[in-house]
Amino acid sequence: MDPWISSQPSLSLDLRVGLPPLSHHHHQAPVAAVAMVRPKVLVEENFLQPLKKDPEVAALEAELQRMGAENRQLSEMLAAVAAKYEALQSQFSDMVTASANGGGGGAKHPPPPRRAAPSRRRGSARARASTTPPPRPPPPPPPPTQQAPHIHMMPNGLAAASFPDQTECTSGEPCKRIREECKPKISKLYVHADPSDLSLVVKDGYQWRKYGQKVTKDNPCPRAYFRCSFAPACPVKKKVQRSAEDNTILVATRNLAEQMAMTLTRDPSFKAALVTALSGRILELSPTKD
DNA sequence: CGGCTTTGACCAGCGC
DNA sequence: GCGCTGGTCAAAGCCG
Repeated sequence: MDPWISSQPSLSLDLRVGLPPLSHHHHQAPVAAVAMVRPKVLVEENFLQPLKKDPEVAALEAELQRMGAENRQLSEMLAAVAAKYEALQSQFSDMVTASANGGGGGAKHPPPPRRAAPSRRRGSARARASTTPPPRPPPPPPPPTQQAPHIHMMPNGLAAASFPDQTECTSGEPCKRIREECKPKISKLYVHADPSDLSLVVKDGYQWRKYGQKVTKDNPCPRAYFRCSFAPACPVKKKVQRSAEDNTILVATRNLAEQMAMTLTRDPSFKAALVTALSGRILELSPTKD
């Protein structure tokens, strides 16, 4: 709930856009619900009523009220989605745990990574690419805490597994390269897909541009390479390949995506810019706009 | 016309 | 050093 809106004096004009009625006729409504929904400061509304309002002000107040109601509705929807998400995540974690403990109790997905060791990855700098500046290095990842993947459900029904340590960084192994390869935070996404659909497109909400496809040794299905097309300098990439065990499952390996998202959401200036852009867009789309 | 996909070529890391 | 392999480039073609 937007604290700014809730802190505003009551501007209730009894607009009920997309909301259930505020139960002025509360013959069946539970008392507690009525107490929660009914605005507290109706006196102020009466106080404002005798004033001759500027039509423009009235329109703005109406718009504000409408947006407040919409905000409330969206908040309720968000809460419901979040609750459902938590339940699904818990259920999925239980399934994964049971599958890992039981040693193949029939659960078919998500399949385990074929190899614990990472693919051979070389440095991003290419001799040929000397004309263009290299992408900014990723921010330092959090210290590795566990080897097991952290699997979580996505709101759109996808299953994701984060691998804080994609490589076997055993303690005491004096391998600088291995430590280098431990740096990128890679997450895996398992998507159920129609086997007849030959495209390797995973609708995960991001904007990708395919830049390559390759048949790899360990999988007869080709692997597609995507990079983020949201911004030209965005370093986020992903690989998508059908699972060798179950070709109805697409495995998307995403590099830096979560990190970038986290970095952005923690950036106050980004938040401010986002709020500005969104509020401007909302006003732009407002039906009461002249 | 701009953005995207396709696809063969190229490059570099790694194992032998 | 050589071959294999994964990752990337870039030209060509397609599409809205």
